[in-house]
Amino acid sequence: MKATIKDVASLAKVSIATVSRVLNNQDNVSLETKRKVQLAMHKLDYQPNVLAQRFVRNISHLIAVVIDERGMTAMDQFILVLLQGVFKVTKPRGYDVILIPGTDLDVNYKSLVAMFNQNMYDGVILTSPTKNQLPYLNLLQAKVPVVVSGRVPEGIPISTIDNDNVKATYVATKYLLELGHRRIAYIGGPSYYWVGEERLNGYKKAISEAGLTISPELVVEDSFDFAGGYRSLQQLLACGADFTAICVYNDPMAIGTIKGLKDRGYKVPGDVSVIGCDNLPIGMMVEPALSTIQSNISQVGEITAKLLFEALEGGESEVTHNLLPLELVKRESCRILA
Amino acid sequence: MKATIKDVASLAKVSIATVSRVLNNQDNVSLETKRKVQLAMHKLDYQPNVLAQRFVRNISHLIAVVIDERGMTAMDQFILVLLQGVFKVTKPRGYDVILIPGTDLDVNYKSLVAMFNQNMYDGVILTSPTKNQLPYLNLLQAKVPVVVSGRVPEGIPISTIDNDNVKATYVATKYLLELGHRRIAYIGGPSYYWVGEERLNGYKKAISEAGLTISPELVVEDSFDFAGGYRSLQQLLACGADFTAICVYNDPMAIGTIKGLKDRGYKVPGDVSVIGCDNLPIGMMVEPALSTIQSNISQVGEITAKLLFEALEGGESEVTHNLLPLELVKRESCRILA
DNA sequence: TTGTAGGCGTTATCAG
DNA sequence: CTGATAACGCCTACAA
Repeated sequence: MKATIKDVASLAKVSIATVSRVLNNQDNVSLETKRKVQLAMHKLDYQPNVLAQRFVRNISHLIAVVIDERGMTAMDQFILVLLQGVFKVTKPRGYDVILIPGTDLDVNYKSLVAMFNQNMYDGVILTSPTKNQLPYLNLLQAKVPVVVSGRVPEGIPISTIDNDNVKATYVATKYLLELGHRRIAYIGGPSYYWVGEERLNGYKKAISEAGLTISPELVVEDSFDFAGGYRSLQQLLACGADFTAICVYNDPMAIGTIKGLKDRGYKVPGDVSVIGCDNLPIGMMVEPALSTIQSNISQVGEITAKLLFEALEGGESEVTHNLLPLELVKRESCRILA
Repeated sequence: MKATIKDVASLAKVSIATVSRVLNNQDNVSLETKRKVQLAMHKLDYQPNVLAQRFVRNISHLIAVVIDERGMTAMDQFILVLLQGVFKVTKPRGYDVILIPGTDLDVNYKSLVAMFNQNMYDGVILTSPTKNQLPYLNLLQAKVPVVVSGRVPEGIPISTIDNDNVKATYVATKYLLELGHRRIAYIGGPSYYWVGEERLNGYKKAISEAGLTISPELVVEDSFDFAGGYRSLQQLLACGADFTAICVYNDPMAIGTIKGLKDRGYKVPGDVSVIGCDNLPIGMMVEPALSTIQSNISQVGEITAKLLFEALEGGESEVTHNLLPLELVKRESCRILA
């Protein structure tokens, strides 16, 4: 049988209260007894039962991270990078991370609340920025500590952290404009998601500010993967669109776009320039186009977790909406190989 | 304050024992009292405190999944797909999954054992197939229920599940041979990992069986990502290697390889044929070569979890080493777009 | 600085 | 079929 606090106490000839004190290294224990206890713990190979600790403290020491189908899709798998950031914060604090696969937050928020009420986790990080208010309201009403990595509907008092998606495509498009391009197309991800909408807005903003009009036939959207990029390009060409450059939602799509262009005999860059926004801090681009905007997902994860702990520890914490700056990384065609 | 089993008992005018019985739907409760209790639970919005349940049952209801740097790398991120399979098994059983980021199992196995002794998890799935015996021995000695997704050193009595990696490259290479190729190169991932070694062996086996000799200058290895594939090709050419086809470790590498070939002016396929093994059940290939071997990682995850539960529930369970069959998927160059 | 004792919410073992 | 009641391992006033 595994040694308990009692065994340690009797071996060290002290009370269990004293053992508990050194276990949680409180300072009201004499050095001598402390040593005695530690010796006993060592001899018995004593390991505190965290299940008991969690029970008596009423703290699960578990952080839930909800990942939707976007996160589970290997194609746009920012979630792993996000988790790296989360771990950086949770691990030192003795918290573990449980993953909640939820294909649809709208459907599953009830079980999220139930899980919280059963003490299955202490706080939750959402990565499924649904535009529906109801899930958030229910979470709030149940007083579930929650932070969102992404965006949240207007008027919902929940802290969020996200990349500055508007700026991403804004900067990218502006870069193309500065190079002299005037007919710039945009290939976007699904505008069902915030990200998709925001990145589209960044493109529009840059175009408008340049005094140009936004041609509807130059703007298409599709799924945020390779195939989506390829299809989008076909769609652009099918409508007889005329452009010298394309701003693309993300890297996988950009790769598809470039492939499509080449299949049609275009030179890239040359006939057409392509710029993509990159979700990951690695060189995934097969055909780096002009340059790429890099977002720091890992940092998003880190800050998300930090905010959650503030809410956990500090009780009432301020609601903040953080936009992380983006890095504009210019890549040469062979930079990847350096 | 949250309602407890006591509140329910007093409202329903029964003992807490009875409430506990209906909670765990035992059959020794009269229908009438059962209804009374359920009504009370409903009225109080009672949710059992799982922390108390876990404590008294001495079961954490948590499965740990250890992911090493390979899993954390977005490039070869089979881990998400693996987890999908794991969830399929854990969720219905009321288990949650905690992620243990471990860059090096050799270093961290001690904390794994400690965590187990503290009841932080009930069983662990390893995805870091180190060739070092010690970590496994320590886990076994501590009687930690463990299943490995991958391979395990000779003589270690731990159940494993993996794809048939030898067969993967064997089939791929054989396919190239059947097409008439005689000078076939191999670009592999790091042979530090089992997978790397096994896939290399599959290639060798096919070449040997065809009565050909394995030319060392036709075999190179590098990191299992895009850049690794690109570098490998450079290395092949630098040595003046002469080949008409290449068998590549995985998709990201294959993409790099193809890019390298094209940069040098080769037609692919045409001058050189490339075949890659795919870790994921999605079309990630930018330039699908001849065909690709697809491995069912999600199924690996599912079976891994099932085996773990057998060990958990059934006590002593048989040690098995399962090799999952691979699908040979022939892809046309435009299949992705279909 | 230390010990005593009560309590956390459930489960499980007895009697009845 | 139901009810007391003793665990489970640890924490924390409160007392000494």
